Amino acid sequence: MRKRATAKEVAEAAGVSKWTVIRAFTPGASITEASRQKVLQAAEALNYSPNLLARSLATNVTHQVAVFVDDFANPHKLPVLEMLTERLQAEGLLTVLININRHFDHVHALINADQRQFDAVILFGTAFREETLGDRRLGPDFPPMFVLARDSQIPGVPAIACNAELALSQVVDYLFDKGYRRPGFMTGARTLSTALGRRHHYANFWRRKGVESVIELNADRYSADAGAEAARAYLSATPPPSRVDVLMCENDILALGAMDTARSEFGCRVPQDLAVVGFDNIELGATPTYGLTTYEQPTYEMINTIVEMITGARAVEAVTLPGHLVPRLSA
Amino acid sequence: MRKRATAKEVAEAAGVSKWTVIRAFTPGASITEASRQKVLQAAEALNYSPNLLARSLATNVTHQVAVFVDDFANPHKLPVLEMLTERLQAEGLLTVLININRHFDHVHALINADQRQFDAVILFGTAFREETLGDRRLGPDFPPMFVLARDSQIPGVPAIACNAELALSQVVDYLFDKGYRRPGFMTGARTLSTALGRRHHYANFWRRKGVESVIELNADRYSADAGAEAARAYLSATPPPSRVDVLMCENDILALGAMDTARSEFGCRVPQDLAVVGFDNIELGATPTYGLTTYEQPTYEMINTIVEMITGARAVEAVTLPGHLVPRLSA
DNA sequence: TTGTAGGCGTTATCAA
DNA sequence: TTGATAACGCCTACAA
Repeated sequence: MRKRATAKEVAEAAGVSKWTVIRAFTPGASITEASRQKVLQAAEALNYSPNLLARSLATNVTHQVAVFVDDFANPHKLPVLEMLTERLQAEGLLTVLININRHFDHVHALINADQRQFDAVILFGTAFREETLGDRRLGPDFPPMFVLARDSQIPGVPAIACNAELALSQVVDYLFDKGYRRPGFMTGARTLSTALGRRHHYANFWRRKGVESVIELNADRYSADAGAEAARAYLSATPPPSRVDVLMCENDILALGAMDTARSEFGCRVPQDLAVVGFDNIELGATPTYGLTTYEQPTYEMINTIVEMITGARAVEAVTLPGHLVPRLSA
Repeated sequence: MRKRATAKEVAEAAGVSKWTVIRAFTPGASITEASRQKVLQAAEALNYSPNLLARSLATNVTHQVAVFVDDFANPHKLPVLEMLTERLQAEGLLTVLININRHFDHVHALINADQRQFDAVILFGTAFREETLGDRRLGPDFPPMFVLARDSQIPGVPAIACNAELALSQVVDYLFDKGYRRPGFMTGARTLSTALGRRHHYANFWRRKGVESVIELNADRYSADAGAEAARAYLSATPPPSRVDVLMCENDILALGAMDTARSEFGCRVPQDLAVVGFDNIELGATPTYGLTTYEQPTYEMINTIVEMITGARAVEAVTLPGHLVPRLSA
């Protein structure tokens, strides 16, 4: 197994010192065009390119960003990952996708991110409580962290997210104008602060409209299955006259599951018997089958904001951005 | 900004040499329990952990695997990515997710993977023609490459995929037994060899059943939208009596789009007027709304096979694995 | 078991 | 502009 050519080898082949080779590969270094060409030719012949590992060790910059994800059931993650990787790559940054699960938890992943000297860590839709760290400290040498599409409970770790208060006020205004008066809300994971936040704002704005009670349904995770199950439990326990007239779900995938069950198992017409609202605007919600009314987060703006913070083009601070309502037929 | 503690600093604090520190962090190194404890205490106090970058430079092993993806429209990618990252992480390998697009092509990504010394490169659902490399060589020092869930056109790069011939024979047997006789096939991207392969086998097995003609529809990419559009074009150009009675789509997301359009825009009952079959078995296909008959690839086995090859637990060679038919109501 | 040299391939800095 | 010395933090190999 032949090894990669090194700057030293190229130097010998080109008859210069290895530092001249380095300069030929350093944009804006002072080197004559003659030496530069000599080096580039030798490099080409030896198939040389700089070893980024060694460079990172010397510069303390890896150009790698870790992205933590702990929920792969929501199809919405995929287009966001696409945008995120593309935007990062445009800045010369690669994405290390880290699957947070019970075998590989946040602490484990954070230590790893530290040891590998990632330039930044993005908690995408994930968050952990500070206590989880135990007595382990995240030193000042630690990669900067950001929370994407969630609020942050960790002091010093800014969240870049959709403005939930604005979002839910828009949703409730819309629903109220449409004439709905008996609202329900389905959460995915009961403990998540984002869930609590959305539910809280939802209930709050209904209250301002004079509607005091919001029925709460709980799915235990974020998937169509879980949404279906939660809807089934509610609908089979509640006779039609006392049912909610509009069900907002914490995200689209729950909403699709709920809508499926309501229609096929309980014969509900949507939106006449039960209106449904989601959150995220996933592709399948737009199909004529579902026609899901939903709320779209400003995904690109959020990603762009984080990337600018990572590259230093922008001050690091928590930011919430406005999204927009996507009205369709389901509500 | 304080820097990370180094082995040398820990050594001074513990009153040993830095090599002893290294040994304390090397499983199976010869070191007395006493020194070991001394070192670990000092390390704890200084919040030390080995710098993986430096280790990689010295050992030529990064424990990072690049995964190339060029199609984020198919929701099926997500559960596969979940499994893949989990399985890799279980082996101590991190996943670098690389978005192949027109701003960042295969060659670019491969050079990068080489420079960063990734332990392996997985082409997930992506492939490129060897000519794309131009005169650039992939030296023997280059990270081993694997093609996942696709066939490989590159000599020396093994494909680990579902057995397409078996899959389509099972599908056609099933459809024939159900009484269908006028088959259609919808491809996503016309140029892809996988598409050609599936279509080829599909047509082939129908021929063996005595059905000579398979109508071909073409979507220009893999998304519900594209599937809907292709279906729309076909259905509006073809009066009911001359339409196919069963439409197999190259993957589920196309199938869902096609089914939506057939039902809502052309009033087709599925499967009575038009039966639909997909490929992948994505979560939403299982909902009562779609009830999509589909074919499930042996995802876990494929992933496991690749990971074993990467870790050296298994000989490197092309492998095709059997999947299984998932019959539902749509066909 | 422990300490010592030398090397991994780059970058930073200074001298020529 | 170019060459040289030192450093990045670790590992391998060898000697004590």
